Amino acid sequence: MGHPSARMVSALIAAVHVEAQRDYSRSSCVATECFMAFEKVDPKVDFPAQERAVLAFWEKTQAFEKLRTINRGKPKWSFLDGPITANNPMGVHHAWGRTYKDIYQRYHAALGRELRYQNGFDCQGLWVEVEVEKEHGFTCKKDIEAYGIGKFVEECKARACKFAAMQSEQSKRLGQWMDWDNSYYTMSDENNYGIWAFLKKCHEKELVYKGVDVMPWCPRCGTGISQMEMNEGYREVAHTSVFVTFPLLDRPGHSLLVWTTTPWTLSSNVAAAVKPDMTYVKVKQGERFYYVGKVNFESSRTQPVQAPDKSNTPSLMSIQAMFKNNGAFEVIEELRGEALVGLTYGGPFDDLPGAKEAKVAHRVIAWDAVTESEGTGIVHIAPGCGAEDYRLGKELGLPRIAPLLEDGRFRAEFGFLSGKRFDEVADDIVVDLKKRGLLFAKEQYWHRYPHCWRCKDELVYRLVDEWFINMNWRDEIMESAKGARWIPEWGLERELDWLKNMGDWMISKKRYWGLALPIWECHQCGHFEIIGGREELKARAVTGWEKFDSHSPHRPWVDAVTIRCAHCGDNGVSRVKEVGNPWLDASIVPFSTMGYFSDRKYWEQWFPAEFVVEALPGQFRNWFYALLTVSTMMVGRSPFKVLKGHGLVMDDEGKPMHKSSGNAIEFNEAADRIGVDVMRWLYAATSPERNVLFGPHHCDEVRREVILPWWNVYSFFCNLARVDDFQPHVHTASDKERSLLDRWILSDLHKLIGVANESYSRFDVGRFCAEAARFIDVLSTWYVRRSRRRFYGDGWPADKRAAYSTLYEVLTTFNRLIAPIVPFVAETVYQNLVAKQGGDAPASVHHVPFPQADAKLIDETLSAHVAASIRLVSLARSARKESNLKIRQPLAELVVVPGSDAERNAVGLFEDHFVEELNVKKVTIRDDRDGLYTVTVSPNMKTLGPKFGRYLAAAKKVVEGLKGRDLEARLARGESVNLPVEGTDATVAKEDLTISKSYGEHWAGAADGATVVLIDKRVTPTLKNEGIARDIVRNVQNLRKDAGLDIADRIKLGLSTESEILKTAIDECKLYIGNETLSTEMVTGSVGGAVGEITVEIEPKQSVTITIAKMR
RNA sequence: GGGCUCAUAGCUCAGUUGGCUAGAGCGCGUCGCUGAUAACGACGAGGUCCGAGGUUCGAGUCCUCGUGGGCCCA
Repeated sequence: MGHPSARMVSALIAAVHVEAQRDYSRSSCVATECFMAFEKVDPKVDFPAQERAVLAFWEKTQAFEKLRTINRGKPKWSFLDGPITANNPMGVHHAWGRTYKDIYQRYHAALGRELRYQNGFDCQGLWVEVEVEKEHGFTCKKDIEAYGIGKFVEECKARACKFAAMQSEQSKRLGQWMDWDNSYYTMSDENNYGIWAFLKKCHEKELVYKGVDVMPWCPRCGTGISQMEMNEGYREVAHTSVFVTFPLLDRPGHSLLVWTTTPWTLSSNVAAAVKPDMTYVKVKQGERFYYVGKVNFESSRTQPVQAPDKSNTPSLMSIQAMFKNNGAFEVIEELRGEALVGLTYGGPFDDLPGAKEAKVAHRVIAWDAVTESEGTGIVHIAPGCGAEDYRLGKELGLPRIAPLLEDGRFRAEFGFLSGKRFDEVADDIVVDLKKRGLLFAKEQYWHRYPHCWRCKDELVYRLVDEWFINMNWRDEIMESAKGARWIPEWGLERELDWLKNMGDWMISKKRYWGLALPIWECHQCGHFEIIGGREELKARAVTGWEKFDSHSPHRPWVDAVTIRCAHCGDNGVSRVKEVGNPWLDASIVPFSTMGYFSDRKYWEQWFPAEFVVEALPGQFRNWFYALLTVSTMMVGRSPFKVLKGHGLVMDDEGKPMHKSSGNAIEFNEAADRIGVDVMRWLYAATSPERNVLFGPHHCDEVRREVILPWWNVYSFFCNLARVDDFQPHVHTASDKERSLLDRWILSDLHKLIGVANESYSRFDVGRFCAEAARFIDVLSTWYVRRSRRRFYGDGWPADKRAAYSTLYEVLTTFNRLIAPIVPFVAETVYQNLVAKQGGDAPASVHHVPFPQADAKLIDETLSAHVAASIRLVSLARSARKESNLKIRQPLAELVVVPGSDAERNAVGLFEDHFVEELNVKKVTIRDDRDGLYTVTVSPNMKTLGPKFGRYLAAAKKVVEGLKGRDLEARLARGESVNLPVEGTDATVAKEDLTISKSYGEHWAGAADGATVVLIDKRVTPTLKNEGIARDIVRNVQNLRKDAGLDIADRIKLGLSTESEILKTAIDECKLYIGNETLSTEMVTGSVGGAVGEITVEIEPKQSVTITIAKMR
């Protein structure tokens, strides 16, 4: 951890004061008057601390509000925020989507568009209820009702507000610029009444109906459990499973053999299912005949799961073995399932009054889902007690028996079972079946069974009344979906697939905290109405309005209002008790929050939204679906033009983050530790379609590869500019004064500007991030490194002006390109580089228009030349490495055999750079390879062996005789070459031969493709002395640095040595050493008042003692 | 069972409309450089681009069929 950059923080605070005093009404400030020196930049920064300073700066200067003022009245860009669930603090995973939201909003603001900046909070629903219940230790609905629904609902509201406030603060910390005082809350009256209007519209088209569904139900909590909740609650338990006989009515003595793990559902049996194309057997035992699936009958059976104490798991008997236990048996017939279809049978509990309805229906039906791998191959069907049974029953029009009350006890019509809980009747049923001769076998069966994730009670499937929206108009919704652009494109396909297959939308939930469904149902005649808004309710209210009047439209207050039945005139019609599906809450938003119900003109300006972006998993059937559905009903079109989806945030190891597995990272913790710019870049740079891994390692990588190099270039520039008193408006350069490198980096910059605009406007910021990272790298390791010295001289010669103004231009422009992604570091850089320099500079980098590329500055040829020179230098470094001579040792000559025209030109254009980078005296181009190197060829026996067999020895001889660059070139092109070996015409290719170049004893070389570079290895005495001088310089520089001297400080240098070799070298290179080390005076021996001293061995046994003193 | 999606170096990932001698970073090894850089650079090792077919002058890329992971639906 670095130290806080106190200097930078105080600079920002100073900027806050300057900014606060600035009078915007008279902003024409003359450059020279306002000019201030650049702040010194500490290369070591505490980024989180710096970010907090930037936040304070924005707050003080009202930077966000100012941006809105700047863009007010300009063309609009409408963003629609998908509400975040206001139920917990944010985790880092929330930051991905929110980063995108902020990035694209900032970009469009920088293009001069007016935005709404409205954030949303999702407030209503079971998740909030659960948390409030936990706080109170409630375990079931009765607890809530005893506590008081009113108080409970108020607490839910309060919880949503509390976390909305916390999330707002966290989002600010993330850098999101939003109109935080104007966030929408799905629990608002406006939003709830909006849904009322939507539902009324559905009702006018006769799409709302009361239906039944079978759903997982927790008897203790008295509520249905959603699929997602159910997934969390599977546990491994043992149940009594039974094999039961269903006697066939028209074949006395014949029975179906049926199996179930939930004996209580036998009470509600309606049918028995077989698979028509499966093979069944008829088994004779004594005087009785049984039908059972052939494979089921023969196969051995195993427990799906083991008991926690494994030895306690009874093994399962095959069905065949069960017969064997009962005595002799015989398989007398094989038949296909379809032969059984249509037969009628006597149900197991036909005598119970509750099962009356089923009695007439018992028959064998066909069902493809029946399997050979489980049970008997004949499946007991109880449409009132199982999800699949229900669907099948619905399809075939079977009766549905619902035996259980809300608390899981049998209804009164179920005789000896009445009043008992479903999970305590297994033994009673076994006894009863046995008594009546219907029980064939029973066993303990271990399996995974759903439990309530809150109270751990076993769940049952229960038939419940719910409210639905008929989706027979799905084609219209599909048309709406097609009207939008989906990123990724397959999103549309996925959504259409969902729309095609979805069932009717169940919009009710038997809970407390949520949208009060505006359905008033008459208990006298069954007529129901949907109220479309508050005014309508007021007009229709018969009683209870006073009790409700001052409250939000929530339970329990709205429940007090009764209306008169329009059908039968009853005056006591009250609201149904259910609350609404929370996705309704989130999907009316394009209407409620954009003023559809209150200010239609405003709404028309902002609808549909240009852009929405949310996490992909789940939303196809949640928010995306609900949005499309509601909007299609309201106005017949999609509420967004572009939808972008992104993946999930995983931990460092690629595992999903869960609070329970302890790998979730809290947002605050991450922001404090790594800073949000790093986080934002990480998210922005990731391919949205795949999941991103978030962890220390990946964050470090971003900081090290992107943020730090950028910061280093910036601090390099600033600290020099400060010393030199660089003034951007004064020290300018004409195009002609710019060097090749200047023109190249500007060209590259403008290409990047093009990429930036393209990527941002296509919502593909990841592509820009990749290019931007490459640009930072090339700027830092090539442009700056190669241009360094141009900044060091005195005065303001043209080349220095060119270097300064070019780098200034690059820094300030690039800074604007990345500002939407890393708003904090960009602001810091901008404040120092631009805002402080006065002129008409906007107060914040986020007020500056986004750069646009200037095609005139783009020079592709130049780029190719630079690329070629980079390649040549890299190759030459490789050659230097071959030479075993360190780069500080100057060498006489670099020879280049260019592989392309670009390389040939590059040598001419950038000779100086080659000389400096490689520390050679000159660069020579050679086209003729003769005499530069020889090629030797040796055979690869491993591959030649199989090719030449017994001629191998001869082949080897031929190969060793081969030589020449011609062969090398042909093989390099991928050609195969015929070897003149008698008795065979096999050919050889590259992999068959080892080809090595040798460059002669004075030369070190390296080659790549057609390009060859060579370096003269001979060190003459003059070169040797220069090498020594350079070593000394380096040591002096280190000493200066260690002594804490400033770059520009002049010194007095003392060099003391006994070595003749060193003495000579120092003597010869005195001028060089003095210049490089800013020594105004050089003495032999030590200097007085030394601030640094060191003795170093420059060559083996040749030491020098260096002392330095600061001048003046 | 159906739909979508992914599979490239030990790890994390790029690879645009088919033109590739398949790249980067991390990690590893060696060397070098350093008055912008608590850094950096060069070099090296490391790949049957999941498999099998096909289209094509040419396939990591397009098509078909598999295998394995993820998500969703049933």
